[in-house]
Amino acid sequence: MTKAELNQRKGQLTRELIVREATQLARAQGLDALTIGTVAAAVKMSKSGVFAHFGAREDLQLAVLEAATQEFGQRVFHSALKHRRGLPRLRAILQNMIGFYREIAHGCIILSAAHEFDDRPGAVRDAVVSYLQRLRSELERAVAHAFDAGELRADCEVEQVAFELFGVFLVVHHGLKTLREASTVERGLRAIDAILARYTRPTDTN
Amino acid sequence: MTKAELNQRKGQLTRELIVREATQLARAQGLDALTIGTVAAAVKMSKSGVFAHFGAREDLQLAVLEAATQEFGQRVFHSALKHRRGLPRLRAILQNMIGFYREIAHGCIILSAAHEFDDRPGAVRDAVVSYLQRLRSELERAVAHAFDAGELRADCEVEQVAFELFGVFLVVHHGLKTLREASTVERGLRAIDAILARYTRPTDTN
Amino acid sequence: MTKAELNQRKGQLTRELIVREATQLARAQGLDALTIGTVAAAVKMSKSGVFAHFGAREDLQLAVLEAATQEFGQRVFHSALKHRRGLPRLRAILQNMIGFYREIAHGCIILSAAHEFDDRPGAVRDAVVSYLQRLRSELERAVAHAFDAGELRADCEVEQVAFELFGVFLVVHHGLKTLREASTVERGLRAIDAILARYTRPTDTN
Amino acid sequence: MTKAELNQRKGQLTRELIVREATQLARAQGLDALTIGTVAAAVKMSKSGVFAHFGAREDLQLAVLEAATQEFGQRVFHSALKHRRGLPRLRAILQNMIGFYREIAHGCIILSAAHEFDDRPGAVRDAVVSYLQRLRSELERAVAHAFDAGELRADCEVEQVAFELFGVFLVVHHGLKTLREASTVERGLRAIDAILARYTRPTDTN
DNA sequence: ACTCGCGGGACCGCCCGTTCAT
DNA sequence: ATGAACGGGCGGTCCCGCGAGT
Repeated sequence: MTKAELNQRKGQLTRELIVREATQLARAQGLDALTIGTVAAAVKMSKSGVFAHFGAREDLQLAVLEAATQEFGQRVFHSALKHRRGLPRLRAILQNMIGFYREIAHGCIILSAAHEFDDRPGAVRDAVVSYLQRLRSELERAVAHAFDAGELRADCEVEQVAFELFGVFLVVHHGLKTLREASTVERGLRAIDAILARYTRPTDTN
Repeated sequence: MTKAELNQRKGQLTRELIVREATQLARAQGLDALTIGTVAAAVKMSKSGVFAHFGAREDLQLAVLEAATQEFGQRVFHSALKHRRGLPRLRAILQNMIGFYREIAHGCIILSAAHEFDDRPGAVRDAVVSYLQRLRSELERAVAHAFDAGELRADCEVEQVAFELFGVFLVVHHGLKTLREASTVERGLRAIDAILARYTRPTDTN
Repeated sequence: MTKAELNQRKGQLTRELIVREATQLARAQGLDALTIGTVAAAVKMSKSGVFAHFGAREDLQLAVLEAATQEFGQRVFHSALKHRRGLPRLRAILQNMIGFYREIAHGCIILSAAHEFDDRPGAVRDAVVSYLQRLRSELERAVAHAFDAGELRADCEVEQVAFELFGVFLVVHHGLKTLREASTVERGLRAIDAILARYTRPTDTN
Repeated sequence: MTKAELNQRKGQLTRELIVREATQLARAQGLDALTIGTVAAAVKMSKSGVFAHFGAREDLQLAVLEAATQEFGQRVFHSALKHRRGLPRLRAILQNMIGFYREIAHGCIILSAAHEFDDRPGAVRDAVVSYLQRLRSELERAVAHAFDAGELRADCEVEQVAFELFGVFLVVHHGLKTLREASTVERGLRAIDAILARYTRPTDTN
């Protein structure tokens, strides 16, 4: 029926609005500060109205987490696809990451959630880990492309390079969001250069 | 007076016991899972008994934070003093860090707190930032010693090296506590080698 | 909408029930013995159920205060409107006051609150003072009617007469509720007569 | 023993200090705001130190109540003894009352307690009632002296006069402490005049 | 099917009066 | 006269479920 469809459509929209607003909140205060009441107030609905869309607080958290992950993937990985496979795309990803971290108001929800939930087994932790692994494997893939293209030294290991680059993700986020040091962006870029310089073939110019 | 002294002593001991137990809890579930009731149950005291020792929940959190920082300093930096200044001590610090992270049951309280409180202004956040800065400046000092001893390349910048090494702290902790990947320790050690190799004088054997 | 209306109606009813019950409690033990828990027990609801209707303990107290004031106004002033303006109505008010004080179980909430809060600045004190001033100005109005009708001596001052009559309010309440002397009603009536006799025109018989 | 005596003496002094400080507090916030902790803080002692002097919070309240009553008796009744029995002394008492009420910082502890405890059976209420009755009988005595001296009309009843005068006590205190109207003192004096004028023999000049 | 208001129950940080050993 | 500890209670907030409306 048209009526039912319309209702569903409206519900969908409301749900998205809620997630959007909740994401803001989560960024500002962490995932487990996402109380039903707070979110309800933020979207100016009744608590039960919010609640009904998710069935449980945990599902709300999961929805926010997923939205945050999607945004990150979009801004950092997807938008780097326009660069050529290999080093260019890898560099783009790393720079996107720094740019993203610099722009977002408060902090990365996924990294925050990783700490908040790293010892609280449950659906949220599972999701966080899975998202982070996906993230890292995306990074590994980009490194692998460079390796396959012969842009990296033959003796280097793809996972190790990704591991070290991931460390830059973390230390940049830390410097920006926790320590709030202005030098962080600059240092992050130089750290990327240092790592890539070490692993690229000496003949390369890049 | 013996009496008064004994009483004070007893209070001190109890307080330490509480902090110790609370530290366990905080490691397992984060600093703001430290509720008075939970801690009281853990030490098998009444809530008011616990509360009386701190006066406010926040002070309990601060006490735990400080204790955790002290332990970290002890295990990672202080116990590296037995090595010669310069590269040996720097290596010891980095290895201690990895060893410490591998041993502690759940995770680093300071790093967790950094995320939990990075957007909640207040005494806790201030303390966290101050501790982290101290930690990083200790690291810089160790790098500086190596630099002053001529063990590092003349063109490298101390703060940048410390920044990159700090990234290893973060990614190792992340790998161990969030992702729980067995390869983390190995990769961490190799990352350290890679960074140091890049910055030490080519003539060095280290 | 019928639905929303019904729900709202139900909430309204519950709220009124709570206020009614709380009024009893406040009369018996004073306004600041109105704890959420006590009231909840009295109406056999959960604390949060009660709390939700008011948002803060202070608002509950204000609601009770207002209800008490309304009842007082109804019983003492409004029900005297059926008498002719001037002395008859004034006498009715004073007698209603005595009758009201004699009937209510424990005491006048407003007068109690006046003492409980006379040095605790805040919304409650403000409300109490405002209600008391309204009460006194009602009394003044009744006196003024008598004065305007020429029933009082030309040299008497309306505010002064009301002031003295208000003293009778207080001493009657005091005698009934604190001292619990049976003679209070009788003495109160005679005090009223004495005051009015002094201020009415000598030619009057009243 | 001298030592024991000294200790007792010292204890007595401390107790008095506590009562003095507690009286201030009680005047400002009412008798049942007298918590052990608050009083202890005010006299800069430990809670148990304060507690030990009274054995129960209620006894502290009783002590404060008695002290307040004594002071009232002193300032209002005793210091009126220097006037001649009869109307002069009675007037002195009434004026002392107004003066006392005007001077004390916050309000009369006894009157406050009367409201706070008028429906809480127990030692405090009993004491309050007893003190108030004593106060009123003192007032009656002063009226009786005037009556016996032939200064009052033969047809007036001593208790009734005292009752009405007591109403002035109440309304003056009310005007000063609750309503905080500057006109109160003036109106109180005029009310006294009005009452006495009505009851004194017409031949009297006073 | 979706949304809502009401209400419950658990728990929070905090503070109370009190006891006990010293 | 003290400090440690207790049990109980405070106001307040949480997440969640029920029942009823559109």
